[in-house]
Amino acid sequence: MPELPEVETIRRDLDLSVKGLVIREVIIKDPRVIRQDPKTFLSALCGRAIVSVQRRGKALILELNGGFLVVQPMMTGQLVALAPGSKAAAGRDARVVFVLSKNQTLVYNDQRLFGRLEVVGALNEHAHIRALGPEPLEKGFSAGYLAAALAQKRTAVKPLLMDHRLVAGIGNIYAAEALFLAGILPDRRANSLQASEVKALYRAIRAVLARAVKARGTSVRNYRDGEGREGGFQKALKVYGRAGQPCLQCGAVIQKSVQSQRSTFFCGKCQQ
DNA sequence: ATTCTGTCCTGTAGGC
DNA sequence: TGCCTACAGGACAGAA
Repeated sequence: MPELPEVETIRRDLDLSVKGLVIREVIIKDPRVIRQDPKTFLSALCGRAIVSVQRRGKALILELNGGFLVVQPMMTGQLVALAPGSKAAAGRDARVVFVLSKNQTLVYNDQRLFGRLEVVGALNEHAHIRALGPEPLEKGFSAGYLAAALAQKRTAVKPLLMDHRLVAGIGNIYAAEALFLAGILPDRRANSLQASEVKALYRAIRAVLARAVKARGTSVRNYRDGEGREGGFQKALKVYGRAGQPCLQCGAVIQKSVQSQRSTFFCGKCQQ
């Protein structure tokens, strides 16, 4: 579910609400989301303080005084802080409950149970984190890097944008939106892009992610921020979820197709 | 070595 | 109302 802008929004929220608090108790309501021995998981967490809240790609990272809790929300995971005294309680989808100091509670909700939680001593011990490509909003992701990466691939460009080894944090929504902004059809072969198109795509990726972070993410369905609220970027979507509606740029009907078993949305007139 | 499928799950929306 | 099908912000093992 959450892509980079959503996870970044949660990170910012939690960095304000739970940083510095101590994990007093951890209640595993469904062990399927724990990707290691539950006993190891529990003993690595209880009594630890949350030093900072970080993000890498679509993964949320709680830095502890001795270790890191890596959370991959996948499609429907949420990490919501319940304020002390708030009436909100852990609901049906609560899979892990973290009881914190100062009467705070952090709940990991996950409808579909695809999410993964794992505690590691160092981040390079985490297989997924280790495999991640550069952060798209940081220096390591340059137009030159993108051009070089696309040039040696003959796959369709959209699934490639969603490949976290190439660049971290881009999922189905923002891949579709970036390709629209860049005027590139999702099924174009990566190595067929002209230099000018790669440049446009690079700028589009950075622009759409930055705007979505500013809007606190996209809530199409399950996504909620670190306090359980919806994001705002769904109002700014140009193609995602808009099949059959007019293109906001040219008026043509937005098309939907399936690519790599994922829905893809595009304007056949604005994108080539 | 790459690239493409199937699978992990549950809930909801829409068609009949 | 109820049943059935399609589909959902991801990632990865195994197959081709």
